[in-house]
Amino acid sequence: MLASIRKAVEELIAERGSDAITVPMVAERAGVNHSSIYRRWGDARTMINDLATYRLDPDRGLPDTGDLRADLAAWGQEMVSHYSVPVNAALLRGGAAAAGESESDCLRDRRAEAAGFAARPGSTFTGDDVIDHLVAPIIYRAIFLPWTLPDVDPRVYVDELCDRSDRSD
Amino acid sequence: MLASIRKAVEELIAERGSDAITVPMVAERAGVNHSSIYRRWGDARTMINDLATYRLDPDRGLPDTGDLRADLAAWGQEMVSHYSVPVNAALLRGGAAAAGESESDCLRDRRAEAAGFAARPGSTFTGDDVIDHLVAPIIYRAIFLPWTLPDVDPRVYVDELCDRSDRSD
DNA sequence: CTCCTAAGGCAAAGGTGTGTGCGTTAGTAG
DNA sequence: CTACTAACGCACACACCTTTGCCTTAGGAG
Repeated sequence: MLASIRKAVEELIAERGSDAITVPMVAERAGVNHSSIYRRWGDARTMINDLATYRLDPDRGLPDTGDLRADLAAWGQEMVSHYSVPVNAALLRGGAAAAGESESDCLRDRRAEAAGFAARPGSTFTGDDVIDHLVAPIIYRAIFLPWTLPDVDPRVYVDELCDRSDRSD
Repeated sequence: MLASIRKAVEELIAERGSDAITVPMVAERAGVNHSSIYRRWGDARTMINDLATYRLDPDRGLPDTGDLRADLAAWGQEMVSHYSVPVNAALLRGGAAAAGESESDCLRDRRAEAAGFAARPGSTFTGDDVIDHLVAPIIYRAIFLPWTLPDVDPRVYVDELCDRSDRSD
């Protein structure tokens, strides 16, 4: 039951994006009555956000081996792998559409984590530098060029982030 | 008439995003009958995309002074200025939501232009490098951190793009 | 075994967006 | 001045999503 609904939501998100989903659509594909879904979640957006445990867990712990470059690369690779799954990429696009003035966007956790890396000993960069040089290229590709994402090697970005002449004060 | 509709669409896009817009909404705010809108455009998405002369014109011509760095910086600054306007940023988010497998995304022109810069004499980078180091940070901020966009100085990105040790073969 | 509760299916009602036929008006050509 | 065309408003019909009341069923407690 719940499994069939989850499957239907995943399929529809991957097919049509997270915005073009309606409750009756999910209900029909899952083989359940739409009233069951309305009772359980109230509306489509709530349902999607609830079934979307796909988001990276903010409490998952970050790599910390003492090797800053390796840790950053592992962190980047985690993002690449995560958004290589079509459902997660579609969900990210939904988050992009909802982003705006407020900072309640789906990537706030990533920004905090970037700042955390920048605060480690041996860092020659700021949190914003991590965003610009490591997060942005990955997210950009995940949203607009998803088929190029598996080819990304975060280590290249990390090396460029660490080795760049630090003219930016 | 058309001006009032355009104004209504811009306001609503800035307020609620490009996805939560319906024809009756626009009609009421513009003080016109919804049937006029349906006749003119057919549906909301077509209307928005048509009124979106907001998109950077692909035929606008690119800066070409012979100074590659200056040209790239001017090109980047053009994007920054463009997406500093809330309506254009909201439209970009709408495009992000619609992006996916197909390459019919709203940034394809930008990708082609990036490749154009990479093909100029004196270039030490590829089109993808331009995307990763110049376009991605700007677009990322435009979508998720719009309030940081006016602080961006594309020249910093351009310098880092050109000066990086070209380990990426 | 009986009762109770939770969950789901069914069906009807209400609300909203969408689409279209018809009359009216404005602007223009003859 | 008249005739024609194009654009707009009005009103209605349609379709879809949303919500709710009622019934049936499944599972556990007494």
